[in-house]
Amino acid sequence: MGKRPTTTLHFDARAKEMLDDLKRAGLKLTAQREAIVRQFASDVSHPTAQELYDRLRQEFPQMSFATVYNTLDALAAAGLSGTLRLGQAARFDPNTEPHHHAVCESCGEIGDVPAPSLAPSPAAVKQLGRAAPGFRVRAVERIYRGLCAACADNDNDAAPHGDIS
Amino acid sequence: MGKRPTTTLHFDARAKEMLDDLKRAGLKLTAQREAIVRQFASDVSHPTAQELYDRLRQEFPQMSFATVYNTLDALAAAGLSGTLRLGQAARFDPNTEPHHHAVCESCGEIGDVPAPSLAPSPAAVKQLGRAAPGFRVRAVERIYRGLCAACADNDNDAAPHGDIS
DNA sequence: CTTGCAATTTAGAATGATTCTACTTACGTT
DNA sequence: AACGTAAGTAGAATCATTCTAAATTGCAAG
Repeated sequence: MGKRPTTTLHFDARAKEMLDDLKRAGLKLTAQREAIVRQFASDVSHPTAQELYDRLRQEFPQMSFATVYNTLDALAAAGLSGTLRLGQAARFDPNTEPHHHAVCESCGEIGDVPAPSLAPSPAAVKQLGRAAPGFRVRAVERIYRGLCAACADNDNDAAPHGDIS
Repeated sequence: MGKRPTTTLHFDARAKEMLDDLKRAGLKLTAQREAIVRQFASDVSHPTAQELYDRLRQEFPQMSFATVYNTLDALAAAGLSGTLRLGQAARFDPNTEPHHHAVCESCGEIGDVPAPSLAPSPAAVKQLGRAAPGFRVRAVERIYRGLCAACADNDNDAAPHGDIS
């Protein structure tokens, strides 16, 4: 009943990195943090704290909600997690590569869209300069809103050649 | 003690438009809605529901919080208000022209950045196509993160020529 | 102009997200 | 092994939002 080869057999490398980085940042290595980081490190679904907690609770029934928040805060402070605000609940993102997000307006699915950089383009800086003179841009975040492939297909099925009434 | 010439003397034209649009959408014209719309229509500060409520309560102590939400929902449904998610609380935006937002990471100020359109650029579509094939983009929302002019100035004052230690 | 009803408002309860508190536990150093 | 302190725990507190049931009212019809 020790390590169980359930989901990620090979002990996710990214999780190890994160734990090392936390340690390097002067934080203590605890069983809870290890569990949270393992659960989070390769999660592509942009989970909420609640979602992570629910999954974790199955393995560690004694884990506190506050610990999940504290650990996610620590990860964010260490630059190991990003935060997404789309609804009331914050969503966490272990992807530290520069990227944007695509949100399906039908099913809510959130996808990562890799970007070479979040630095503002010259054109963007120009436009900003007109609207907010003196504003010093650090990064530009984008949200692509639309329909994911699956939902777009459903739409087509429902109305293959325009509206049928 | 009827109409008081306090803030907006001339009975904001945008407010009238909004009320007309609500009526046109089949909604009833109530005193509360008029009050809320007047308060909201030309508000450039991206207020939260709480902030609007607090201001409205001074004039209309009997107004319910739920009414503020209901009215903002109605405005949003009618396309007369946008919603911004930057923190836990939703922020409402009466500006219906296509625009992005610039957020100061120091003081939290939010500015509008007019844009010709929210339609995705060909380059963006291409990038998206690689990351999420089949995704049908409708609009691209941008958040410029950085320092507003005032906060950038303060930074300069604090460390005029690099760090002094 | 009155009547009636459905839409709206209201106060407060309920729900969900997040933070805080006071106390206990245990990591990592000596 | 002992200690100091960071971290964990349960649960209360707080903020944002939605819901509910009852009272009110805009406005369409007569």
